[in-house]
Amino acid sequence: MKPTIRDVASYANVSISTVSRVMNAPETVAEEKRVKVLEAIEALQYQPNAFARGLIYKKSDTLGVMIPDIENPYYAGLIRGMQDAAVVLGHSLMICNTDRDKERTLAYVQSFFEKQVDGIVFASDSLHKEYYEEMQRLRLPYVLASTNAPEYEIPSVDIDDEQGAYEAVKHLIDSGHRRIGMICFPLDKTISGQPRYDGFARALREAGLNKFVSCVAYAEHRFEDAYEAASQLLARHPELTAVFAASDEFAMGLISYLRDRGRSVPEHVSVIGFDNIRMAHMFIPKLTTIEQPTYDIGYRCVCKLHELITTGEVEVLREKLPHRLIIRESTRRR
Amino acid sequence: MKPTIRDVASYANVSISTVSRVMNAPETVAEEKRVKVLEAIEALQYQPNAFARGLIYKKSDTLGVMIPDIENPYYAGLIRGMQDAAVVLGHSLMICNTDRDKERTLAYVQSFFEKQVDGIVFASDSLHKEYYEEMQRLRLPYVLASTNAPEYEIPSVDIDDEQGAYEAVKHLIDSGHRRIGMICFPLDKTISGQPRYDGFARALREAGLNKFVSCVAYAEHRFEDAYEAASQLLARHPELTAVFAASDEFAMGLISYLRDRGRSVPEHVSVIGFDNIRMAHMFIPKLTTIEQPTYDIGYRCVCKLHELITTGEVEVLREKLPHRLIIRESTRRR
DNA sequence: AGGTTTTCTGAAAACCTTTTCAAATTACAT
DNA sequence: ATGTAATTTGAAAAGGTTTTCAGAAAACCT
Repeated sequence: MKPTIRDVASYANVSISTVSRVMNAPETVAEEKRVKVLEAIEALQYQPNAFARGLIYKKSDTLGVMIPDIENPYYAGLIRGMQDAAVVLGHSLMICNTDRDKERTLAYVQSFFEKQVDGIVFASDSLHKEYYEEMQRLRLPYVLASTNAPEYEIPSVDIDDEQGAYEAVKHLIDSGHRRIGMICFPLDKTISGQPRYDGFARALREAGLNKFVSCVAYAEHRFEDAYEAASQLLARHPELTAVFAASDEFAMGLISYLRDRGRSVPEHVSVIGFDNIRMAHMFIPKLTTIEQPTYDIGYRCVCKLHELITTGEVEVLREKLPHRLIIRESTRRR
Repeated sequence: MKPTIRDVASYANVSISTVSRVMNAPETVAEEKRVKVLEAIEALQYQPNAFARGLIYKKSDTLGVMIPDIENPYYAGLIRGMQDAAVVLGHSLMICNTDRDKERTLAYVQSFFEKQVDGIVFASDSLHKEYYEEMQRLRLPYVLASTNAPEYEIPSVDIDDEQGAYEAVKHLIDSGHRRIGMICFPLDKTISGQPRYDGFARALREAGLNKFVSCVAYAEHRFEDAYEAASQLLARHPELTAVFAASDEFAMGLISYLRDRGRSVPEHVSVIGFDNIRMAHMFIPKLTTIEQPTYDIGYRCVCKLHELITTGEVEVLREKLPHRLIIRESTRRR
């Protein structure tokens, strides 16, 4: 049986209060007893029971994390950043994979609540009304990572997607391209959908390329969807010399499609992605893309959640981190 | 303040014992009171406190998971499998990223222990002596995923790496290749190191290709290491027509190197990988590889840990799951 | 030495549940 | 109606810790 504070106390011939004090406020106990207790702890390999402490402190030092699709490499950096922040702030992370399924997400929230997590971070997925209402009901602190909620006052950290998309397309235009298409997320995706399309359209309009704002094909999240979308886009608009893919995975699907049709990148078509996932520089050709600071987003959003938990509020509600254009091999001057 | 069982009891005009019974053994309480209690629970949105229950049941229904490198896509499938198994068995997962750092790993073990996890799964990383001893000391149940411990009696689930590697190289030989090299993990990696090399060597010897068993370059885990290793291997052995890469990421590093040297795959050199990570079929060329059933490994190892926790032992100690050769585009007949 | 602070210590309450045990109530049999 | 068995209920203990409070011991001052 695991030793308890009682065992330590009797081993050291003191009361349990003294043992507790040695661990939580050592300066208040006399030198002599303190070393006896320390010895007893060492001898018995005592470790305090987290349930008992949780009962008193009413917190678990654990944070719940909702990941929409753990297989998507985009989340790797995010998780790593969260981990590191969690370590320095003394939290543990409980990660779960929602598959973007509402019921499943709600079930996890429920489970997190019962396990008394101190807070939750929702990554990437839109904050659906159901989620919002459930979180209100449970009164659990939470933040949004890599997404935000325009309609509610929820702390979030992400990038300026509209501006990022704008810069991506601007890069294409500055490189001499005029006939530009896009592979886009469904517009109801709060973050990756509408804003990235808006950035695309703004860059085109600014350059007087209005007729191309409708050169868009839609894909859900995965490589295969993008491959399919690419086939539709190129069938409708064979004249395109450049395409903005709303994610690196889309870019890879697109490039694979082009390759299968005997057209090469960047010789025939320039492709720019979004995210800069790790694979972006391993792919052939290496992907030109907009880098999201995923590590920092993860790191910051855990800090923010911590802030929310400890102080009850956050300094800045919607935090935007800087993105960056990375020029590699999948785009070229025309 | 969160409602407690007391609040429910007084709301329903019964004792707390009755409320508890309604939740844990409803058939023992009279219909009439039962509905009153249920109404009270609903009205107050009561949820039992996991700390208090943990104190009594001495378990948290939480499993700790050690992942060496969360950014490595290999682990994505593994985690997904674990998640799914955890859900059906009523567990939650606490995932952490060890960076293969011993101190960090030990610190996490410590933290898991304090949080009273019911068991731990170590993924992939070798079970170092320090880990083994610490786990003995803490007397926590644990299993190994995608690795095993030849020297200790620890439950594990993985594949037959030696045989997988053998089949990979056999495929190269059967396709007419004779001059075959390998990019290998350091041999002290219990699983990905020595056994995959042994499979490589066995296939070569069996085909009378003894002189090539030393055509090996070593890389740590990442793409960049493999790129570097490729340059060494090809510098020493420019005559190679095929290479067995001990992981898909190695294969990608190797192919990138070849591409940068103007040699293409599979036209000039055939490359076979190992793992079948998701990226393997997105890469250009699509990777021929040995598929590891990562999802199943994850799933099974959580089941196994559950078995170990509940019964105190496991049916089969070292479980091997089937692998499979997947032929795609990175290899061709010679 | 006597009184007053200060330092140190232990008993007990609190945190929230489950479960045992005994008491109270009901149902049943004669 | 009476005794017995079965059902239902609540009081209290247990689980392991932190913390308050009061008392004991030590230190200080005059």
